[in-house]
Amino acid sequence: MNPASDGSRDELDPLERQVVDFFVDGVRVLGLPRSIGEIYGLLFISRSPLALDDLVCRLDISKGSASQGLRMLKSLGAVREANGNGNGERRTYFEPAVELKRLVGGFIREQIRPHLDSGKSRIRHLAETANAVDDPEQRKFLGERVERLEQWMRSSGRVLPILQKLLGQ
Amino acid sequence: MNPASDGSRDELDPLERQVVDFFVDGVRVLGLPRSIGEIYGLLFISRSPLALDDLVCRLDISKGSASQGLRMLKSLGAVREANGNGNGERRTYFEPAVELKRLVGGFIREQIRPHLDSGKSRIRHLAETANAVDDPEQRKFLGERVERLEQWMRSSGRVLPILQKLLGQ
DNA sequence: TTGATTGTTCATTTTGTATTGAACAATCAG
DNA sequence: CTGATTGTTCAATACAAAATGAACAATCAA
Repeated sequence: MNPASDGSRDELDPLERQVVDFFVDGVRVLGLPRSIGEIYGLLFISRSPLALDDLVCRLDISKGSASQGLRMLKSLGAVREANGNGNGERRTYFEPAVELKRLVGGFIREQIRPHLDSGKSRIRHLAETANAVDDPEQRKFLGERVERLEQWMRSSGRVLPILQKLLGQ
Repeated sequence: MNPASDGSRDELDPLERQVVDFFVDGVRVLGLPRSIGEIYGLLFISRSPLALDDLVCRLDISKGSASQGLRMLKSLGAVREANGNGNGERRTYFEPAVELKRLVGGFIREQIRPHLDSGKSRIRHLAETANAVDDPEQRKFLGERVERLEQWMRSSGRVLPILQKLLGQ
């Protein structure tokens, strides 16, 4: 059972701590909040699925953080509900998705694509503004820059699916 | 000349504003500070190189921000000193690097590689800890997870150079 | 229905990081 | 040398984003 008498604050053992810290660092690079790394990390190193309350106790985070963190991880496709334990249990348990392809795919879909798309529309607007400039020299220069941005966008758009494919194995 | 009477607060015109905002948004996705996007954006849309003081006035940011921002952009290979204007000028002017390949290369070198490397060494440490676990079942599970992390690292290491090459054009 | 359990929402608080700005080089002219 | 110009550093501050936690659903049992 839980070694803590009050049921909360069931601390991580050193190995779990290492793994959680590894993921905390990992998600920071991706610009995601620390709690996301903590939650995914603990799920990753746990042999059986965990429920929200487990995360709250083991990681010593609030229910709010755990709830929001799980929601984001679900939207990223990084965790899924475990279907195995249906013996009269009401709460839902989660397990991690461990295929890199899936993780990268979710990140691209949720975090990269939307920005790329909004970027493209901003550039379209920019192109119009640049075209309305009077001075021909200046207009030419701006046209070149806008064209450069469009190049960047095309390259990025081409590269993402390849990235995803390459990370599949 | 400068339309502002006191020499400071030389505001951006609407097109410059659009471009700067575009890059501010862009660098946020990359987890870089806003000022980096502002500085690079203004350089990107300026026909001639700008000095530190120009950035301070036009963007209305502090000298400290401009100095640190330029340093980071230099380390990323995203700006370079303009050599053209050596007519008795003491201050240094900067121009943007506009080749996507170079920008991505710098970002990978400065921001991604270091994390990948530290990640690899963390995993090595993790593997030792996992191997010291008594319970054979548990040790086997941990070994699988560690192996998974090593897979991820290998995939990432393989993909970065390809990414760089593909973005070259 | 009431009470117990599980999970969500969101206004407030906390925390981490970027920005500021004043003090400090460094370099040059006269 | 002094004074002017350009740029850097870093402790203090401001700000944005994350975490909290209490109030609020939602679901089920008895």
